[in-house]
Amino acid sequence: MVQPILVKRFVISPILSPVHTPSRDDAVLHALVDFVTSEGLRPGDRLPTERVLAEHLKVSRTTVREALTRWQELGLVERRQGSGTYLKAAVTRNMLHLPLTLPSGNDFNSLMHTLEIRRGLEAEAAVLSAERASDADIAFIEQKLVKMEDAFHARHGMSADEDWDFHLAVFRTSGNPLFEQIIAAMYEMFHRFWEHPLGVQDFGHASFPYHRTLFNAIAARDPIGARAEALKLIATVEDDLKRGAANLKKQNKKSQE
Amino acid sequence: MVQPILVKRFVISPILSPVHTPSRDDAVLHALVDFVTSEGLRPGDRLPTERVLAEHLKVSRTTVREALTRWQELGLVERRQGSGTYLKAAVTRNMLHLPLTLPSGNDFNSLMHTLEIRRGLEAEAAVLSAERASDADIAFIEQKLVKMEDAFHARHGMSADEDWDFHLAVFRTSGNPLFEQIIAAMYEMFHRFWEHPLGVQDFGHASFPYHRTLFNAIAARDPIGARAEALKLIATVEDDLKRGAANLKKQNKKSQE
DNA sequence: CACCAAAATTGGTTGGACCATTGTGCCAAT
DNA sequence: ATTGGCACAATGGTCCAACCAATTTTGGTG
Repeated sequence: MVQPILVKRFVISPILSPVHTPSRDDAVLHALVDFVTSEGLRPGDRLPTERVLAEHLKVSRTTVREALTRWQELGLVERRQGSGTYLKAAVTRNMLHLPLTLPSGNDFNSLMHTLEIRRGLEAEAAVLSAERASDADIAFIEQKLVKMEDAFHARHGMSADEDWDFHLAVFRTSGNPLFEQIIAAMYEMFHRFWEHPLGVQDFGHASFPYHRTLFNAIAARDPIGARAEALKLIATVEDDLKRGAANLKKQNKKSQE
Repeated sequence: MVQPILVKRFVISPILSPVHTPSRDDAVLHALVDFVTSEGLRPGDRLPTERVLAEHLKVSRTTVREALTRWQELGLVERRQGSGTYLKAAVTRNMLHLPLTLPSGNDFNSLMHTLEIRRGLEAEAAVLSAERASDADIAFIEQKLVKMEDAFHARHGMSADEDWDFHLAVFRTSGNPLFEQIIAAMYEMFHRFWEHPLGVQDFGHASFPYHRTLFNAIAARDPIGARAEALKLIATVEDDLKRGAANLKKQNKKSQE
């Protein structure tokens, strides 16, 4: 069986007590998970120093560092020389760590890849939201929608925060927390290398009307309609991306002349 | 967390070096990327030993190990004690990494959540595969399909390895590496707590025929049909899960009496 | 109290040593 | 000539002790 990219299994182990199992750094991470949860540490809090951890766990500092390096790579922890190691995200047992990798993050195809994932997931989330939305959910989504529309008219353009809040409300209504997590990662990937939409001034503008039509479908408990509107919304973003890519190609051509 | 959609006025071009901290292990990874590309190393190939790398790069072996640990955590590399360090995925400059941590549990709802994600993504992957499959892709998928069917008939039941290989072939044909990465995580999350499908003896059995119908749709370059078959396939897994949950509930009831 | 320099703290790096696992090749028995 | 097993080398994993570099704390001085 082909193993997933990365899966770590967190099991119960004594808190900050000597480790004995093979693969020491795994054991260190297990113990660290339990320590964090038992101490109730939250993002921003400081972890014990490497030397303290090494002493308590009866392993060398090298092993502790190797374990912390892995957590750092997963974005769970941040290290500041001279200061300490700080928790960067919530850590609990039974969490699945999945590092996503795009072979070449800044070309047109890779950006389109993130949209293909969003296309599949946002459509599905819209379906589930339409099926499961309570009256309170619908009221909440509408509130976010109105806020977004107000911001749009005030600024004559899409406002990223309010836009995201609206989508977030839809994802949460779906009742499946994975949608929010994964789509947020796609969103982040997309904008990491495209913070500046290649010459597309009114980026996202075309998606505006579909926010309300999506809401209407959800409010009407119409899964099929919700799916259709979600797809239309994503399609406008794909169009923006294609226009940006075209602009870029034109610029390159011009600069060559 | 989430970056704005709007145009940012002050954007640092990724081309200009963003003054990354002059940290050694980062430099080691950059050098390794160059080495891998210049040598044309491919997944499965062996990297130089840690000692050799340390000597050539003029850094300590500890630093090399820290860098390799990070690549290992990203799934780019696999280390085998006594054997060596092996490339596990394509490595290029401009790779984009994003760690994603997902909540997971062993309850019925959490398992169903993973299937909801798969429903959205597998359907989309099937569509893209049907749109983009080359003749070689189709031959490759069919080869995996036949292997799976042979294993099925030989063992009178689904074989997880061959089943996964088939789906993997479909995902890869989609041309989007994110499908494989995300769905693999869902697959793992699903089976982590459900290695023994709760009393469902013929788990996965019902999904068998839809593998070939899915293949037929892809081979016919029929995206709509491929989507439909992928959805049917996932639906059978959802049914199995529901049956398992029902069995479990029954057992609990019986044990209480 | 405000400010600054020295000292302590903490993560980052180094070199060397040894352990555990794996791969290789030699050699003897068949 | 083939095979089986065993010694040995190669390689990643762990440990230790020391030092470097950045940061924080401390304590004294104006």
